[in-house]
Amino acid sequence: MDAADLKFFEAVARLGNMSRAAAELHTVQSNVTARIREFEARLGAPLFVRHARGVELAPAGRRLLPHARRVLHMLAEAHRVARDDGTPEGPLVIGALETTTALRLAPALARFTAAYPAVDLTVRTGTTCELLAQVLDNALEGAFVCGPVADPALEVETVFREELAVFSAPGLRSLDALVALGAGLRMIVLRKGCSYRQRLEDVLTRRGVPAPRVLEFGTLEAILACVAAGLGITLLPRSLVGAVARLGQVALHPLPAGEGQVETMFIRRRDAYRSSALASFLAMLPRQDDGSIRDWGHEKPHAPGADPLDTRGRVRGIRS
Amino acid sequence: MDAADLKFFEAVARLGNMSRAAAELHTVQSNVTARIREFEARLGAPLFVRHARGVELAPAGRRLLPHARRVLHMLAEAHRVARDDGTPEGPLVIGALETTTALRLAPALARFTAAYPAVDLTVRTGTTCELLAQVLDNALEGAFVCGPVADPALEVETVFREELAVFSAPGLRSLDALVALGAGLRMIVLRKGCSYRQRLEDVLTRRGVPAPRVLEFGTLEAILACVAAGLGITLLPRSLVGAVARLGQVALHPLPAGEGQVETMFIRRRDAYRSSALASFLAMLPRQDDGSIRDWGHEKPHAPGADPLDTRGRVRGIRS
DNA sequence: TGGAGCCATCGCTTGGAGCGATGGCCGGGA
DNA sequence: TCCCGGCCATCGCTCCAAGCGATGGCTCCA
Repeated sequence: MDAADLKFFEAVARLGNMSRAAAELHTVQSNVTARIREFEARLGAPLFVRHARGVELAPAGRRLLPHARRVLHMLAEAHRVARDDGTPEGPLVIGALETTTALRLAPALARFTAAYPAVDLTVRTGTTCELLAQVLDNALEGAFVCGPVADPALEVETVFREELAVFSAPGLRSLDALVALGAGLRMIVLRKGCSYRQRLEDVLTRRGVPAPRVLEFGTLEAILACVAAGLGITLLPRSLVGAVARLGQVALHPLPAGEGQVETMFIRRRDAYRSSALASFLAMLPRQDDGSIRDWGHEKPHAPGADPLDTRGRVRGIRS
Repeated sequence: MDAADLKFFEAVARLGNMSRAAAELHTVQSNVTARIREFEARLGAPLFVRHARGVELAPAGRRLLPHARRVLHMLAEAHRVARDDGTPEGPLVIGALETTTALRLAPALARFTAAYPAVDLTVRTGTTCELLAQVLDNALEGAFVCGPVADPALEVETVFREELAVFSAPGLRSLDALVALGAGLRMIVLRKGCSYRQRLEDVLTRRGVPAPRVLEFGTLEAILACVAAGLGITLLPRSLVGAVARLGQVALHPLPAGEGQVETMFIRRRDAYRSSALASFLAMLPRQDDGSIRDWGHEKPHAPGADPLDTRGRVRGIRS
């Protein structure tokens, strides 16, 4: 049982084809065939069943595959661990919600890339569900997701608390006015699995409104544009209006304390290696050490009235 | 990064000496030296610092070692998984408390080895603490320990409930009489880390007796012999008297319900492979599906009066 | 029925793992 | 102080098996 054997095995299993695996492994087909057969002989069990259009996993191969993947991943990890002398460098791939990226990460990212140019940072956005799966699959070193998360394999740390608000066209003066629209409401969401979608449904349900129809857009800008145009409502972090351009064209309806709080957690696999690059990235995040939300994601939070959101709320007099 | 490299590395790190590692790996010293140097070159960091009396781990090596061990373990596991087609065979190494082995496992072991002769079963006995460490270290596939156990890396399942009792020389008629002895008491325990020891201390403390001195013996037989000889008292599962030979020579003092209950749990690493051998072993265990203890570990529990323990308790009239 | 797309097999080449011998270094004991 | 023992590094050599290219055989599908 050799690492190279497992690499050959994994490639063949994934591609279902020895010839293609040979190409991927930069070798020739006869070599792949020979090594797989040799491997099977040493193992004492066939890993593949051969047929005219390629190969298929045999029972033993099906059992082996997940273990092979884990071993290969851990080998790569061991390599990185040995090289990692504490100075952040190399690739760092993390995930985040679209809103978190826009709201909290953007300034940190700029500072981080400036401070650690040797790190190749990648931020992949997705829904909580997608990111969770990718972290568990070791495709991401960690991710910022919408809590709560309860998986014993994951280390979970609350890093931000957001206050959510319902966004609507400017003409609507209060949440109650929205509720009065009833079935005429439309929810505008970022993606299918977006965690805010369920939240919004809950908010409406609690107010006696049945789950409305859904519009889906790919970017926050598009969503806010549609909200401004009166196509529907959305639920987003309240402080987001400070970070996007649609200010003044949407109305914001805060939610009561219990309903509108959402926590952003950073999750990572407990058993995965915590690279120096990741450690330094997390160290650079702006933390909120108490539960209250004083900083709404802007650089100068203590100037009263400077927060466009706060002003807006008061001027319009919108309170739910 | 090859599995063979890691095996060489691990052996050298463990033995602190390339020549001895060469002997263990059935090769020559020059070969070990060359491969380690080659490995370091590929890695780009020195793994060892050489000195006159051998080698020592360098920082990179210290970081790599635990990962190397994990990878090597997982490789071996992958091998077993691929071979394991569902018919129990090969080595099965589990741990258990001495008392659990004597009391619960012995009959199951006999049946198991008869039913699955292809399995090489090893039962290592130790204290809860020792067994826990060995399970976490992957030295055991699982172990029967004294609960409660709270480690997120472990899967815990309650398999037996025992009723504990204090054992003393026959002359002592009740727990209160024992307590009256005060500082003259001696605890006889199986091993230093034995989980019953703390229990017994608690029992005595609650009755106002300070922690007495301790005698330690290697076998249950020796302990009961000493108890019979009046050297001291011990705390053991009540049903144990049915399984050992000292019957009639010791007095048994049951404990009140809250104090005398102890649960035996089977623990195993969540992330470890659950072999067919282990699965079939666990399936063969006599389960107690409700909390009450009807079966005291004997094969015919429902014959009243046939239980020597029960008889004994009544004849002697010992009740705490 | 022929061809495309597979995998298996064979003979050949060659890189590198492993071997044995030797050298150099260091520390402890005479 | 010197020598010896124990250790790692290096070198030249052998040889195995990984890898290559060519070929053959099989099974679908057009």
